[in-house]
Amino acid sequence: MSKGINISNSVIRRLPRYYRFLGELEKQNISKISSRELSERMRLTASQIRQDLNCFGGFGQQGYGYNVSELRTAIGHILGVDKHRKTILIGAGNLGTALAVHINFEKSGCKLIGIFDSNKSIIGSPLGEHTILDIDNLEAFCKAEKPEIAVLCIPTSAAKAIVDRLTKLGIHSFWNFSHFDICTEHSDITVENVHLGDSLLTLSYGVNNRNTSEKK
Amino acid sequence: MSKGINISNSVIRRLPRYYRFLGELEKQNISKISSRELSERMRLTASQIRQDLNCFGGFGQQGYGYNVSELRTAIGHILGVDKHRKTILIGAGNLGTALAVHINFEKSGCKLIGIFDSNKSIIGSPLGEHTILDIDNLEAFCKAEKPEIAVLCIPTSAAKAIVDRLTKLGIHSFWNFSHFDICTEHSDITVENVHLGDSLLTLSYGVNNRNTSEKK
DNA sequence: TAGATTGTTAATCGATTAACAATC
DNA sequence: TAGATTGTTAATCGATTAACAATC
Repeated sequence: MSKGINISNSVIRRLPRYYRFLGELEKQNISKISSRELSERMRLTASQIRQDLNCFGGFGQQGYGYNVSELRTAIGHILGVDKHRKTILIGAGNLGTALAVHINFEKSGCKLIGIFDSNKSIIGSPLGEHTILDIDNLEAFCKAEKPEIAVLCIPTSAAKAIVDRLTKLGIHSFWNFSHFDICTEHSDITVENVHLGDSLLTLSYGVNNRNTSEKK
Repeated sequence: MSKGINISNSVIRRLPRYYRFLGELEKQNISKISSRELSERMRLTASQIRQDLNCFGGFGQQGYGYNVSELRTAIGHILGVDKHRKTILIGAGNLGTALAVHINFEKSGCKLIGIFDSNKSIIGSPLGEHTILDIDNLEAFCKAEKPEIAVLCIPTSAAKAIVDRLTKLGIHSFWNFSHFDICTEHSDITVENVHLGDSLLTLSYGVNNRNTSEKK
């Protein structure tokens, strides 16, 4: 897929944003775009766009630009949106519930196959198309279904133990909403941390030092 | 507060993580730490820690290290945790509800003073310590209360109009959970985007290219 | 063909790491 | 004092930007 061996993290983190903008363009029936036009819409340089895309191959055509839907499909493929990785959600509290309902896992290459909680009073309740399962059945479920990805919506205090259990069950990929820093405890693991607390503090810094801090 | 004029974004984004780790150390009654010890726990280099901290001043003592609670307090102050910036939440759907309940705004220098929605069937309902307010009353409320920060938990389609309304009401800081890219439309604005969809896609890339992609 | 725009190489810029003198 | 560890300068590394030849 990729031309070179090592794609930098900076490039990877821009890919979903390209994918999103190309989706918007497609909706607006714009079929062709140049790196310069796209750079103006996305507020980055045309050079960077061309460099980024060329990590993965030549998607453009000299003198013309890029075909929007072709490029979007290609980036989607690089991101793995056409996969169906079995995914489980641990923790059906407020945040877990919001993600279960709000996130389109299928569009991101994931298939949500189970939701677990330890709270007896909600086990068995429906959540979206699912029924909340007992965390005590985690081992049996995973041995049968072999999920690859876990979404962690659990308190920091519970995180370490759950991650240990999940890694033993062959899960090596985590979308982590707890404050626990998985990467400091485990290696050979793919982690995407969403530290909402850190994010709000970053905003707070920006507000108090008002220098238009923005994260693309 | 800061020594130089321009603190890089890379440094700023690490501050909340330092703050978090120092909080953990404090809980464990560790009163003193060296940059080397901290670097091992946080999986970064001691050089980087010293460089980062020295953007804001000399918090350490040669031959000794850093006083944990002093340093934590100092970073907290830099981040503005002791402020009480008036904050409103727009959108009380699943995600908005989760944030209202789950996030400790006070600990991040923000004070949640109002929650708004356009859905008549939930307006008036309680949410945490608040009552969901009618978005039609946004102007009157803001003129009276003068909030500074808005948390956006609204659909992408509604985002542009809401941001326009809010900027007119003097709100220039946004914690944005919608897919709308505020920074491409407005300037003179402080934005922290939490694009959950982008985050999941980044994880998907990591899973499909399994190279221990991690975000510190 | 002429004009436009890519793919790619080279130059610049910034961030991280290493080294070490200052000093507790 | 000797040992430890910071604060800070210098060296390295990587990412971004600029430039331009290739080519549609």
